[in-house]
Amino acid sequence: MPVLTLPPDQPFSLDQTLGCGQVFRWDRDPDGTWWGVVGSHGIRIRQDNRKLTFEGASVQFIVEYFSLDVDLEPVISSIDCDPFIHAAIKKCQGLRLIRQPKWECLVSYTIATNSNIPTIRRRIAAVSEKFGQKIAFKGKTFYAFPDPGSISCEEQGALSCCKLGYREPYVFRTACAIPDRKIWEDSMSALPYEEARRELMGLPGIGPKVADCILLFAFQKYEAFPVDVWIRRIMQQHYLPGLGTGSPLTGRQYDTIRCFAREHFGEFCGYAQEYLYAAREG
DNA sequence: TCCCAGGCGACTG
DNA sequence: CAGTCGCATGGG
Repeated sequence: MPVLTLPPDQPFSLDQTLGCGQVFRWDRDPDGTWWGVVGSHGIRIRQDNRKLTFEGASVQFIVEYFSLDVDLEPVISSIDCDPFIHAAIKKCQGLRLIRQPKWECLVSYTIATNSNIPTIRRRIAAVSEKFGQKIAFKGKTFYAFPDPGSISCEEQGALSCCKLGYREPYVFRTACAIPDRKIWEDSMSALPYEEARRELMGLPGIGPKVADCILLFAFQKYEAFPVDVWIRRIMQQHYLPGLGTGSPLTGRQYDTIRCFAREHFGEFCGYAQEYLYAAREG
């Protein structure tokens, strides 16, 4: 069984990283072992202090997926610029942003709108079971997340069993708009943040918030700062009290928060966002 | 039963 | 343009 020993100067918490809500396809055993599916891999992994023990993927795959090649200390130092974020960082020590599969991340956050995390997890599992390839691993059954063609080649109604609600046509139309996953991923990866953002927002069901999630979680655009209802609440209470706590977030308010965060936390404000989100109350 | 959730697009003024 | 509202679904 492959073992990876983390250097003492590289903070990492498997529980924080997999449990903070950035990914939806991992489950934790009571004994601390995590089971998940990434791409075509079923993976089992656990952490004992500085030691990671895993099966189902290579060392290189694990290092890249969990961003263990990122020197986290300078990133944390750069965002650690006020008492509130400081407390969040302390509470969630070892949290790293995962490098998520891009197409799966796009669909996941498209069907996450106006939903809670248990519901999102159920929807993604349903899409995978319906359209994805079966993976047998250690006596368990997983399903790979389907490529766009596996969805667009079906009738649109095939998605209805996944209970995506009004998001169903968004997923189907986006799958049709991206005939080749790899070509799309490579061309998007080549774009800078603002351009990639405009590109994503041209797809159905992808607005500012979903685009920022995809850019942060799948394209490593650390200057992205997704603003959901939780982040909005935190930013209003602790950073922008003048914004007013009125109901739905307008586009202008979104940009105010996003630009403030970019200025205040700096080029890795996306990391700050994830610590704030993970440390949220409720 | 009600309000809420990792919001968006269509529709107004 | 900027603000308002309907939306499917499930959790608490």
